[in-house]
Amino acid sequence: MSIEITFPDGNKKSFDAPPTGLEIAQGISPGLAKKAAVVRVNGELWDLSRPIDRDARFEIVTRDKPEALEVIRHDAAHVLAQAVQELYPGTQITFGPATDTGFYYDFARAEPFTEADLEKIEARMREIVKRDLPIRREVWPHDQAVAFFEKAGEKFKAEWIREGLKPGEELTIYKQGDHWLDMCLGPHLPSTGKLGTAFKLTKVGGAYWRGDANNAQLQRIYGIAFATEQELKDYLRMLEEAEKRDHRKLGPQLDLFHQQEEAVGSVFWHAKGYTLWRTVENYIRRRLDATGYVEVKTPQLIDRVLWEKTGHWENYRQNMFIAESEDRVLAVKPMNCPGHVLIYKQGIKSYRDLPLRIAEFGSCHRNEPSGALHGLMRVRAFTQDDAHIFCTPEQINSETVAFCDLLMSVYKDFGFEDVRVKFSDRPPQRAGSDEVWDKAEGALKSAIEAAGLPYTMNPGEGAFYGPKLEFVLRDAIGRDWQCGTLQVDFVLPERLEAEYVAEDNSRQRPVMLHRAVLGSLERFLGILIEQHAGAFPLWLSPLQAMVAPIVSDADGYAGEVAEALKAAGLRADTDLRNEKINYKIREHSVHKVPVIAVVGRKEAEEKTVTLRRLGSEQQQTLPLAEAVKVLAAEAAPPR
RNA sequence: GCCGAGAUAGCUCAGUCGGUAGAGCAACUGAUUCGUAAUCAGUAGGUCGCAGGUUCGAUUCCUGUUCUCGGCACCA
Repeated sequence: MSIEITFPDGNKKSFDAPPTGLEIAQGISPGLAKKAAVVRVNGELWDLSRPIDRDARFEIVTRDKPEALEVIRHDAAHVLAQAVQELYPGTQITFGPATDTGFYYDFARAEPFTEADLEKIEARMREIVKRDLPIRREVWPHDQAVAFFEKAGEKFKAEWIREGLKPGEELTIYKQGDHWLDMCLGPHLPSTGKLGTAFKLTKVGGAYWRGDANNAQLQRIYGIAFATEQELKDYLRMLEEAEKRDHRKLGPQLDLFHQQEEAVGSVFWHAKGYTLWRTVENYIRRRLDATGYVEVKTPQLIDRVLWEKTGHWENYRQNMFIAESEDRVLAVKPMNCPGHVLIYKQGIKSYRDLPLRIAEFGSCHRNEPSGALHGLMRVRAFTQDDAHIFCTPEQINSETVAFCDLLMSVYKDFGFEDVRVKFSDRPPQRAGSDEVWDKAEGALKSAIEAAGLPYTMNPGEGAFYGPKLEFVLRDAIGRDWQCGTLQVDFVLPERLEAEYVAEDNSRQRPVMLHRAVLGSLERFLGILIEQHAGAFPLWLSPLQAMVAPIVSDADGYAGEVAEALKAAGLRADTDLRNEKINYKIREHSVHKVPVIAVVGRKEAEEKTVTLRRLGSEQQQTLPLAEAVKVLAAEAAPPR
């Protein structure tokens, strides 16, 4: 039988017997064969050593390609598993995929792995790489695989095959050397030596079998892996950089906020941090004022009866804070929507009133699981830049487009240009009929298309009352943060019986769009701190200019300068301490003050100031009036 | 919530094989008036997370607990 191979450039070659990818590569050039990681056969990634038993489109995937990197990482997971089983006999293997930066593998073992174990395991991995064990693919029948893993004491693997695969189905086994194997879809590199050395084990953690908290707890070992040493180094440097920017460190260091045991999951905002907060809040308020929103404030405590109507009592009771008073059970509001519906329902609404955009800087409380709390990023008390747009079904499109415009422009003002959109559709547990969901998903889909933003699907991740768009922004060092959201809700207006009078005098249900740009103020400020590493742009900086005299003779003039800056709307202060100018410069630089205005005898005489910007050693001497004008213009918040 | 690790001065950390703790920085006081990233000297600061237990004696050993950190699960 003859096999015809078609190369990407259209050339064809015939073989008498099924050739392997490696043989074809060698036929082209030994150098190429060396660089090859896997091959693409009719669009599918195959092992280099797998005989190609059919006519096929064929392409060699070299080590430097993204698809190859995933194979490298997956190989690393298998080498990790082998190393662990060699070092710790009796440990059961489960699964270990590639991740965005490396790999992990989940193990079942009574003893916990320690940090010290990681070093040993990593050393053994390097040894296995050095052994350069051939990796071979085999196809096994279902029952043979079950029998094998059961005999080997691999209960998790056996269970997976028994319950996850059909009896007739063949499955693939990858052998690493003669003594170790794992069930795997592949593909893999031809031998462990091809993995290279650019990997590192990073942490141990818990994980649940099949990702379900009701199942056995496994131990997950994480690693990072790259195609080259340089990429590994770069990534480690990025991690270091991220650690330096950690808002949980910078927050207290820069005197922005702190957290403590007596108010777990809540934030004590200090004067500087709250200045940052107000700057952000006021900016958003101006943007909302300019785009047709009204701002309201709703009660913190609302009777459980309301939450029963909305469905929150049923769905989220265990995460709500409860208060009791005079035989009433009240819930601290976990969200603002019902309150906004109650405001909407005051008075009869006409179609002429729609769309009605009700906004609130809504303070909410949710009793998040203790293990979920994380600095400002996940708290129990937070404030959303929330709004609900009550509109007709026809208005969903235009409102979505307007919201996307607003959101993108706000993100840009904060220095985020790279924004991705995810579309989350119906979750397994939900309110409302399939018909309503069809309608809501359809409306949202056509709306986001009208907005012209590309999006990816996030199946089953919608809210219980409706599908949602999630807006994810990428920060300065490449991390992603979900912030904004837009959710279509046909359910809540129904449950709380909101209505409007249509043109034909009939009573209709409005659609409710839940939307937030920043998400939670707390979280967004945390992201801002990390984005800027605490060195905020001038308009956001809590303290914008520090006036530092060189000699005490200039103290009086320093006061004048600070007053002039404050009169122009800048946040300025003086540092009149009897310290050397070097000391003051250092201290205010460490505290990330964007502008230090130095005044000495010369400036006091000439009525000038010498400005020094954070991150630059350059000095600029300007007449006071001009300096004030320049700084005031620069410090103005975006409109 | 689950698995694992941790908690010593405001911060970063050292230390005590059981005999109530130490450094640097910060703070405070004094001297220094010095032109762009740390002036010098001195002082003060800790029921060693909290509660029990063992012990003549516990910051140290044991138990429980709270919180933090790393994962997982959760995230209206």
